[in-house]
Amino acid sequence: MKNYELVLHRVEADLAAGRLRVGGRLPGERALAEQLGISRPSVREAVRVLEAMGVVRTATGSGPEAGTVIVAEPVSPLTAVLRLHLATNHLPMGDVVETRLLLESWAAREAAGRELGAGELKVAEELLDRMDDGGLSPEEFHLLDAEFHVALSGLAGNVLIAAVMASLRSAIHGYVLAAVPNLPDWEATVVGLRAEHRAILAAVRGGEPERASALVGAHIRGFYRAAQLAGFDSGTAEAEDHDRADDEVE
Amino acid sequence: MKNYELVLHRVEADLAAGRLRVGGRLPGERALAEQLGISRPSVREAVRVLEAMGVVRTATGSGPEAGTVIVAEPVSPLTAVLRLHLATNHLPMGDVVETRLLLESWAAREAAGRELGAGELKVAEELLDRMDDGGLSPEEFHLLDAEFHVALSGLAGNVLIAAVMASLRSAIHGYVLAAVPNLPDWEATVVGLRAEHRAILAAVRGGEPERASALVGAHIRGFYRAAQLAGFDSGTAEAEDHDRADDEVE
DNA sequence: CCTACCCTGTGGTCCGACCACACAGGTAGG
DNA sequence: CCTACCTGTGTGGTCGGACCACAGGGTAGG
Repeated sequence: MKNYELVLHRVEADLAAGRLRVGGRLPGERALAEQLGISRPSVREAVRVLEAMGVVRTATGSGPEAGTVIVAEPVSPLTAVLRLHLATNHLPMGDVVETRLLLESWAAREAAGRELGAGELKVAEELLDRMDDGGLSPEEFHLLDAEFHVALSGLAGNVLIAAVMASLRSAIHGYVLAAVPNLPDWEATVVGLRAEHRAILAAVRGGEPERASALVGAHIRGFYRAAQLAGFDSGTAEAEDHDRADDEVE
Repeated sequence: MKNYELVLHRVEADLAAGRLRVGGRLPGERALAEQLGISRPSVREAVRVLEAMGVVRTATGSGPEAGTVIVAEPVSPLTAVLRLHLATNHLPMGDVVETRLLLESWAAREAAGRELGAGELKVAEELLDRMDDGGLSPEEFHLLDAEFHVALSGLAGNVLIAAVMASLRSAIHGYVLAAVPNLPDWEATVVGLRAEHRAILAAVRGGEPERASALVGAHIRGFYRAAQLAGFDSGTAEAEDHDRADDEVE
């Protein structure tokens, strides 16, 4: 058992037992080191891992905002994991797109079947309004696009799926942007995307689960096909010297 | 920009550019520190993060297995993230179960619609055979059960979804086990689960996507209902002083 | 009463050292 | 000649201590 794992287990146990709560603070690194009988560098390695996992946030100085604070931020670690494994080429882009398709079409169906509160759709609508601006660059447009899709997924009311969706979008942001030049006509694409977004939102608002789900599916498939991004008709960036069954379960 | 992030970006860039490949090795910590003009502790923090993300594996000694080698292991980091955020009570168990339901029923549908190779079903079948052993403890049985479900999800051919599934199962393993005493009759439950597993596998083998998907859905729902685990008819362990919309996007 | 300063505690970084480990190659023994 | 040992060397693992930058709060001075 490595020393820094002592800290991880300690923190997880304290969280599960309620001794640590979101918003609370971890003991100082020096104090933690002494409590566990290990050195400060070991504690720091553990804190780094917790930070990377989105469980704590560190800040220098003093006051309530400083120190090592417990947070609950699952999106950034998921994004980081996806990005890194995408970079290793052992995670085919096609699989990511397929996952996105599954999650989003489910979320749209679910959202359309729920009783949505007054302001819940407002965020998504405002995003669409902002996307009507003709002066947006592809990057700006796509950022709003991603936000809209994430917001839509959030309407299904499942924080895990919403977090995974947000991570997927962040992780593939760069790839999508790089594929924009593949589009035959950016302006025409934007016009189409706007209309599709409006239609999706209308189906969700109108309580048409199957229609919402189908529209989302077509919307996503259509874009990836137009951008010739990996996924549906061509191979992906995966290398040829290994197949996709190479990630062993621990 | 913190110093350890220099290492993270360096490694990600090297991976994306192909300068680092799975199976290769990172320079030694001392060498890396000198190359980037930072200290060894900073390098070590970065290596720890990469290790936690499943991108590298460290080992002492010498030889090809020692040192910091690049791997592609997305399951353990996803598991760790889920476990930790489950521990914070900001990730409702019900959402996890709902996600599992979505992914598994999709995977079963997809697997049943694919042309499966000769040995692909063999692993799952052997797991079922081993689960026929009457002397298994609840924990042993559930481990095999989880393996079966993960193997089944793997048949859909999407490494990301398979990894997420494996992570979900690992993360909730403890919770499921703790719920076993809630079952009215363990022996009867086991008999039922065995039959359901066989039926699911038969539907997959027989190429009946909708049937396979429906069976998986019923199988999962049934178990969680019987074990009275969070999810479908009762609230979860989430606290009352916050709703589920509290994870802000970064 | 208000303001400016300094004290204190936090994480961020670094250095240098030592340990445990595992392989490689030399070396002594058969 | 072959085998077994055994020491050398490079790896990560750990440690203690030191200094820095930062931010807040208490305090002395106006």
